[in-house]
Amino acid sequence: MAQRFIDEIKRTHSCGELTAKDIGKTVVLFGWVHSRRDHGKAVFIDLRDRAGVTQVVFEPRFDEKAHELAGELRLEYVLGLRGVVESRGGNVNPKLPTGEIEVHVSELEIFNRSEPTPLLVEDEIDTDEQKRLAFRFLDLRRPVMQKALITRSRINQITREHFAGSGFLELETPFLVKYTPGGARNFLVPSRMSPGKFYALAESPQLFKQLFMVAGFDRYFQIVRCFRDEDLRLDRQPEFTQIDVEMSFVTQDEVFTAVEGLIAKIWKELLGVEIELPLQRMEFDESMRRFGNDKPDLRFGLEHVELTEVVRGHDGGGVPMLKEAVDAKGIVKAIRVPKVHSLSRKDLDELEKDAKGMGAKGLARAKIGEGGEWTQSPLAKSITPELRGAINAACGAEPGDLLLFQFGREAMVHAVLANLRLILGKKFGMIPPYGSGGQWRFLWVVNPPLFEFDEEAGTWVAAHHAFTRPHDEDVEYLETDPGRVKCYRYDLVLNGFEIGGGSIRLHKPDVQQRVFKALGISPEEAQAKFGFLLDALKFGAPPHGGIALGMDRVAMLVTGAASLRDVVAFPKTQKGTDLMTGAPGDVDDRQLAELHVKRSLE
RNA sequence: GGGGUGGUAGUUAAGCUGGUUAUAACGUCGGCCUGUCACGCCGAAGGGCGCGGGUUCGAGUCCCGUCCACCCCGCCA
Repeated sequence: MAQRFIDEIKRTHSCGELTAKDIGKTVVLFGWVHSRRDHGKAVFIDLRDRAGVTQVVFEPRFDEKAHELAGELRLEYVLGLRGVVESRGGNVNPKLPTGEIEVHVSELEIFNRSEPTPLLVEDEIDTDEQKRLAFRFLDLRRPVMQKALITRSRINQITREHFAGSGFLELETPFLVKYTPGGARNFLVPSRMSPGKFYALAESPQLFKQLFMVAGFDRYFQIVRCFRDEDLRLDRQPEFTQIDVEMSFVTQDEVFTAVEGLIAKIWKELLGVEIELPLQRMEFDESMRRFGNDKPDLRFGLEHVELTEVVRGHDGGGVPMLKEAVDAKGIVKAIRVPKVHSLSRKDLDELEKDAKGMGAKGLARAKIGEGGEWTQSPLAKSITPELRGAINAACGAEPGDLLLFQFGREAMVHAVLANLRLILGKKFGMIPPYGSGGQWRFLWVVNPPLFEFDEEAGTWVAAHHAFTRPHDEDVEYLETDPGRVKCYRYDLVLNGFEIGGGSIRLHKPDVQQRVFKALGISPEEAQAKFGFLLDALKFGAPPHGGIALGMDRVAMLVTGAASLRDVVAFPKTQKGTDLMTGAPGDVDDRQLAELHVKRSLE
């Protein structure tokens, strides 16, 4: 049997589009009850769909049956209705785009009723995230979430327009791949047809997109899901989406240009913001020196001050801890907190606790006195006036300022001070709020070292993937001084988030062999692990390079979302579970037997 | 693996230094209401405080353990 609405009466408008120009029209709206105001003889309902909210009114004089039924309406009931668009006269609601009009309802159908919802479908409700995730289908009804996902959809569309419009092919790569070592932990998928063997879920299409270049496709892009079995953060989900790009016969600058064009379009269309191109660039070394990491948030200062040479020049300046640090090839750095930002003893104790949580031994500090002397400092007694003066000068310290020090292993000092800088920036309110203008600080971080020294293993390891092209002028140091070799690797950073990264690839087999050698990887081992790519390089691989953008992170920043979870329709919790479906879940023994897998849990 | 924050009616929260029947708002239920848009008014139901131990005459309130969520370090580009 045909139902009156849907089958016979079709929707004419969304709930977000009716304005004064539609007055007099008979319209059909479908949507959810967003709120109700029942005055007995007049019932006002705000009807919501993804386009917006429209006030509809039920009165006996419009239709008695509809008015009677309207008394039963509750939040989140799903309705179909027909009525006439009328002016609100003197009762305009300026908060709504549709606030000039209302619909006087002559016919109503309740498609479905709703139990009281476990969370309110409203933007400003600060609901426990546990509940939001468990009832994600309701959470996703909230207008902010709908806007976020609509924005995300637009980013995908703009990406396709941008790349397809400049000669890129959208090609797909497999998710079920062979495990290759290095990088992130992979999710593993047991093979039914190959007993005892496993696929890995691709952590990125990296090797495949390079093979596309070898195959001659020249310019490739893909909006692709990637999988990494690593711990989650607010900007990390185990499955996430990359805008993956690879190009042949290009320089680093040409890769940048392709990406910058996309970034500019996204910001222009979705935020109305003109991004000035080309984007700022910074050497990796400079980023480490000034900010202690390779993804600096440039929206505020509190930069690190490098003091290692100063301290060494004074041979520790009478402070045993400083002397030990520089003698052991450690570094010394400080952050100057200007006088205007006061930190209580309690604040400092908390900061010290944070620092210790990140591997610091403590948090030495010094308050600068009127004559440049140090107070409230464990270093004050032993330090020589000469070193103290030199440090003050290096930091540009004024009376009333506070210096916070770290010294010791370089990696530790950087990690601690980089995080301390962020903590202080937030604490002092130095980070501009979303939407305040001038807050989009993009940055290319370029030319990092090809290798980093693994102190535990006592060997050089690839800082990135092992197919990154070293700078030509550094190739001669591959064997003699690996730490000095820089490479064509680049990260795109926005406001402290890494939103993209890539490299120009090594396409020459001989240099590749030398890189493997420097990494202590034998030819046999290399062949076993990356054989198919090495083979490919032998058969006329073009020079190529590319980048991958973290699409979810871009969406998060564009929408001003507080977490990646707010731009992912169905995200995982920090433990990687799905509170709505219960994934990961149990499977029965027969399924496992078929896969030749046994549980080792009790 | 480690550090931190939180878990109280359907929802969001309050509950100070442990003390009679655990508060409020929204929602829900019943009644009234023709201009509301945080509608209003009258009335009602609804939880025993994540879970398990313990201390105590007495525990949301203190202690221990545990689970879950979130933030961070490690890990991850």
